[in-house]
Amino acid sequence: MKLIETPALDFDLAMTLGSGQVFHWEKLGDGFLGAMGDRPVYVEQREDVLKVRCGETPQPARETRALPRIIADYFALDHPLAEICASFPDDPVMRAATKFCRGLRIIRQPKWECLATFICSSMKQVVHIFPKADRIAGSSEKELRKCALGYRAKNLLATARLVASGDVDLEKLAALSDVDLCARLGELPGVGAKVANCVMLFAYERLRAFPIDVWIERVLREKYFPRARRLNAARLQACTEGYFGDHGGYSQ
DNA sequence: CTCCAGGGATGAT
DNA sequence: ATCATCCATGGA
Repeated sequence: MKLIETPALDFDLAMTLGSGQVFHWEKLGDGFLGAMGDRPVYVEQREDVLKVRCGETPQPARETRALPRIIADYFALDHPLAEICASFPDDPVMRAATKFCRGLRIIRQPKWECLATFICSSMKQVVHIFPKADRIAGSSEKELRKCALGYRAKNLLATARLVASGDVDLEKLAALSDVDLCARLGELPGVGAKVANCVMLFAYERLRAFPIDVWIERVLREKYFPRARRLNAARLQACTEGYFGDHGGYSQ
């Protein structure tokens, strides 16, 4: 168990982990218990420093980066937060939100983990370290339903099999444009516009991606399009992407 | 007990 | 194209 300290400027760990972009971190003592990839981690923040205890990965030596680098990468400490916030549209809602969310970063999640958890995203808080796609793929719908996945079991299983078989290569999709990536993700069972945008934002670093869930939709309609009737989901998506721009995901 | 939760797929207008 | 319904499960 390695203990390290690493600087983390302009970062709020609790805000970041509590923002709904990632599900498996649990509050423990003064910090959080979770995992970065398949590496178990406990992390707590002391002002501008992260104190991190890392366990080993099950299959050692595949990871060649140094620990501080892994941490900085996972929490996206290199994102130029001040610049990003300065690029937001200047309106009352965004000013309030930006102030409230200071230090919130869009982290870099492993692709399969992010995809799988957002397919299951109406099931909160059950997952710790998510099984690999091939473990899910080798399962059965019946076994998955025992995990209280409900009807989502079918979608998770079908998507896991596409990923585990190599029919879909999540890593290679990173080379695609935003539009193409969204389309390809949308072909996966259980992945519609909302989940596709979450995965784009949280696992493919597409900071324009703007996931619209029911709550965000309510906020948008109330604060930005108060009297707009005839504004369907696709239309709303287009409007927001235009308005919030290159860092739409951070705005969201 | 009733309601509904951070959606998506499907079949009906 | 756009809309309504169903889908399991669990917590408030």
